[in-house]
Amino acid sequence: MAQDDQLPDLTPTAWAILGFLSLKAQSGYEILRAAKRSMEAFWGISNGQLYPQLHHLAEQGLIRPAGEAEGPRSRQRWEITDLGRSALRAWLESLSSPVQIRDENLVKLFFAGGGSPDLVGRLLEERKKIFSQFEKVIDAVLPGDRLPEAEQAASLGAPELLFRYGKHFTKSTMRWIDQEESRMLAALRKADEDDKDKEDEDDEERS
Amino acid sequence: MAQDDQLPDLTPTAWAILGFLSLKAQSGYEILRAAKRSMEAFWGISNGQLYPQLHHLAEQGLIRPAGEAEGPRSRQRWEITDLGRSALRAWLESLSSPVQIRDENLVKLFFAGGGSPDLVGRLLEERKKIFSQFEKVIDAVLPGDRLPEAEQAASLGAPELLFRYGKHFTKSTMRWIDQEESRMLAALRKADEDDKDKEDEDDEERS
DNA sequence: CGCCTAATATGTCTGGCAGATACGTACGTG
DNA sequence: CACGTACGTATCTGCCAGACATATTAGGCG
Repeated sequence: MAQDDQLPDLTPTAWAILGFLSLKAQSGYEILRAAKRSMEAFWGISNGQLYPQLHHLAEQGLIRPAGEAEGPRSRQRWEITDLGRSALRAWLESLSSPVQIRDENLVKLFFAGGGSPDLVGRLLEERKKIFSQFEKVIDAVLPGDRLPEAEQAASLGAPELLFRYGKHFTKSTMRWIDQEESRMLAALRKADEDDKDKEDEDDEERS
Repeated sequence: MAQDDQLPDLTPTAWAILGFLSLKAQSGYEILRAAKRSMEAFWGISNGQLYPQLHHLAEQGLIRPAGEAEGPRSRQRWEITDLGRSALRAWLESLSSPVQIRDENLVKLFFAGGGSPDLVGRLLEERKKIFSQFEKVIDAVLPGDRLPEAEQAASLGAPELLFRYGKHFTKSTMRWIDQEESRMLAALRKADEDDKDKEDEDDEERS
């Protein structure tokens, strides 16, 4: 990618928030819901980050309040400024931070080597559950290709791309789990045969 | 997975540290290197976390100093206690936290929809670079299947499993990128044809 | 109509965590 | 012997998620 046109020093989360405001003026809560729906799987936004970052973006002049706390509840809508829009464009061209993964299940698999094959099997089962859950999150992204078309129009093209990546990713992981399970079964079968070779015959029926 | 046998409330990072000490008694620095070599891609351990967590684990009685700050430099070796070993076993059976991903490149792809197809193309190129880098990290895990055999013996089985997952994961992502690039090319070709249909003929050579 | 619950909406607080920085020791090489 | 590099422990700053704290309001129900 290209270089920083002295783009403001924001956190990726702040850029994402700015991105959502570039689609349409909206409140923090709406951003939260949109982020949860569309990109929770690859970049979570928590309210603990959202509200401080909104004020920070406003301080930088990248967004501004749209109307004074209108609406029924005390909700505050925000809109992106021209400055914000050009900063966002510059960010899109800048280098991305490396992908980070935190996968406790894999850590366990790493240390399960010394334990029983049973344990590894249970961990692979858990992994299957984790990723079928993950897939549900992905599927919720386009809950039938029919969002309220106002929002639909605003964010076309790329969301489908993310959706396809999510599907690709989960399917691929599921495939890997199956492979590892077969590999384990094969190893166990082989160990069994070796046992039989050694014992030659001993008992032929058990439980 | 099973339930918590009232296992101590530690962070996954602390459990990972305990895991490394279950393989062999070693110093913080050695853990750091081992973690970097073997599981950096899926669970990073930073020195900012390591040293406080070591002392925390010692307070809980899960590890203890092995000898008094021996060695040439002021390095302190640690060893796991019986309590630590049984806690570790319980952790391996406990539920894992969901997989977390932080992928700024994907966030950009999400918002690049409104921009030019060029931008999307550049982001996919960047993604390719990110994952070929990622693959290098993975390949460094087993730098030729010949580690100093003392360490080798201690952690057999599972590291290879992680290695295979890493390879599977990167290859799968690369494949997705290629698919998206072809998809884009196809869409552009189609748009070109549509243009030609509309203009029918206009100019046939341009810069 | 009044009660309750759930969704809306904005915020704060705590603690996990990475990366930078600091400090100091030992080793190899020119 | 000077310098750079690897070893080794530790702290500080800021990002971040998740829990918690408050209001407000819409809708269901008796």
